[in-house]
Amino acid sequence: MDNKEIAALLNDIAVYKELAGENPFKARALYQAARTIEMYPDNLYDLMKKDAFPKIKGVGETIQEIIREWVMTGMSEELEKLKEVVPDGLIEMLKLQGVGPKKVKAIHDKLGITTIGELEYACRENRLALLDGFGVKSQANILKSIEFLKTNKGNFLYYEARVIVEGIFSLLESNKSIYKYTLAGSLRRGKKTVKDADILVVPKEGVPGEEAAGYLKSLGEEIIAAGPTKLSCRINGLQVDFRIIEEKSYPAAIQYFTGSKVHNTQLRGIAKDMGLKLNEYGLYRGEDPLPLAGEEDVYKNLGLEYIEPELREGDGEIEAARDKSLPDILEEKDIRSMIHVHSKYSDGTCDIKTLAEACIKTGYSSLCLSDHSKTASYAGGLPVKRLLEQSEEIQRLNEELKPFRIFHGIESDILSNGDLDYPDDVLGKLDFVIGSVHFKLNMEREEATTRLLNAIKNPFLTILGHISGRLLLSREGYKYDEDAVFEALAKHHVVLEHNCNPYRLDPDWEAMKKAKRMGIKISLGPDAHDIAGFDDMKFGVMMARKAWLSKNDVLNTLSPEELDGFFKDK
DNA sequence: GCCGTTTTCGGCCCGACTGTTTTCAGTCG
Repeated sequence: MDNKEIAALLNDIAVYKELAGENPFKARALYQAARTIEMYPDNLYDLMKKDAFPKIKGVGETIQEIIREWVMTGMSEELEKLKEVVPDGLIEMLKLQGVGPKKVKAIHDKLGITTIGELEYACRENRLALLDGFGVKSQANILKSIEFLKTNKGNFLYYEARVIVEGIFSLLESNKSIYKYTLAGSLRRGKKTVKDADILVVPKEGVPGEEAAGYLKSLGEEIIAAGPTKLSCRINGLQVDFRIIEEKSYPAAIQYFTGSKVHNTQLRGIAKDMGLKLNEYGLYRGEDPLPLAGEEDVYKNLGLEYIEPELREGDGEIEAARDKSLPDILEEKDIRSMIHVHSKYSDGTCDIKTLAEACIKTGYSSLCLSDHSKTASYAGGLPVKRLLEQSEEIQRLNEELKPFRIFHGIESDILSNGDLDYPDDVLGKLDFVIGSVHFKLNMEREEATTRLLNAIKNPFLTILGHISGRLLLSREGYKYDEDAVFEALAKHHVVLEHNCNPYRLDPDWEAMKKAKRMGIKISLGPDAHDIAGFDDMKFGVMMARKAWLSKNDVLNTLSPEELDGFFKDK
């Protein structure tokens, strides 16, 4: 059990309390406590078991008691009681646009509705419109939102949303009423999936805001909300929130609309403590705005180091910025090796030389090639004979392409029992081994954990590949005991891969951040099957930045000589 | 539900927009 699970419990209780109509500040306190506990460095489950629960700001007697009960008995009476009053279906209803706890409660209390399905039916029968506080418009909006939720759950992959946004930018570029525009929100922070895109727009001098707003409105296939400074619409299915701002409030606005909400809340709290007020228009002492040349000045004026957008998740970055202890986070230019690439030998589309030359052209100094192993027959996995042929070709190329270096590895299937896919004498001939689970993805947590632990114990394993097997928004990964697996990685000096494919981005940045704390090295793996796949490295760098990783934490930043040493030491 | 040396009770971040209302509550970010 880990802190994440305790946090999830407190979050659940908070949601149920909101829906039960309790004092919203109680729910807020629980949310706050959940967040603090999630980022707490030590395992609070174990500490509670030992009756050594530490003093944590925001976690008082009542919440400690909830945790104690849950740790000792595996349940929470508080939550059970709430569940009796609040049906599960109501939680789902909160996902509907324009529907919050108060409205859900009204829908439930007055119409006896407990699921989204029933709500949809009630809307079609026009019963919602007759309810106090609701009307024809809210009924129509709720129906629309149910429809939307049913089709794509309202989520987009980071890169899908980026493609839509780039399309919008090319339109804004050529519009005469717009002076500048920029990306904010969760996309700027580099979240792996997003619900919307936030775009700031500054109209040209002398152009009234309404004119720019009118143009932006014409881009939407559906308008969700439209005012003089804010426009929400749907473009190619993605919700896009435009904010029309004046140039003078740009520094405060870009900070404000980049978020996250939690980050901004903390920031405004600091401003308040200093006798200042922070909003999207500026930083004020009384009525007087402090001069801000850029976003950096917002932080500077609050006594903080500049915080990169990827770090603004309310996960300790503000405390670190105050102590001047923020890490020097990874940049794309730090990457020197392309690790986890497939060639024509298995299911890639390029020959090895083409891949190597593309790496050289990009400025990389080495390529770590890893085709599929023999069990992955569907992907052209290599029998031993082919593997040895490949080895010869790589030796030839290494002579030819000096000082560039190709390392010969394999992406070995991790078999059901945790064994790797070749005997030791074959594995021993390779420079490195990535172990990945490709089949039997539906194991129970315990079995999956044992499988991973066995693989990690194998002295030939260098890197553990796409750890959970998940595909974002389409396939949930299998569950495993993260603490146990990470402890084993640290103990056996096995590198944890962050798979950079935008459909995977596996594991999450939160897990990588924890891995770093435990002394585990991270390898960014584009899992490329052609040269275009090299581009996915940028998603990995983005996630590494979110995880607070520095150059020293990432295998891909090593020179060929250093990598050679690293593989040999293993 | 939590917190505090200006507080042990009364606050808890802030503003825009919508829809249902005759002045504002609820939602959102």
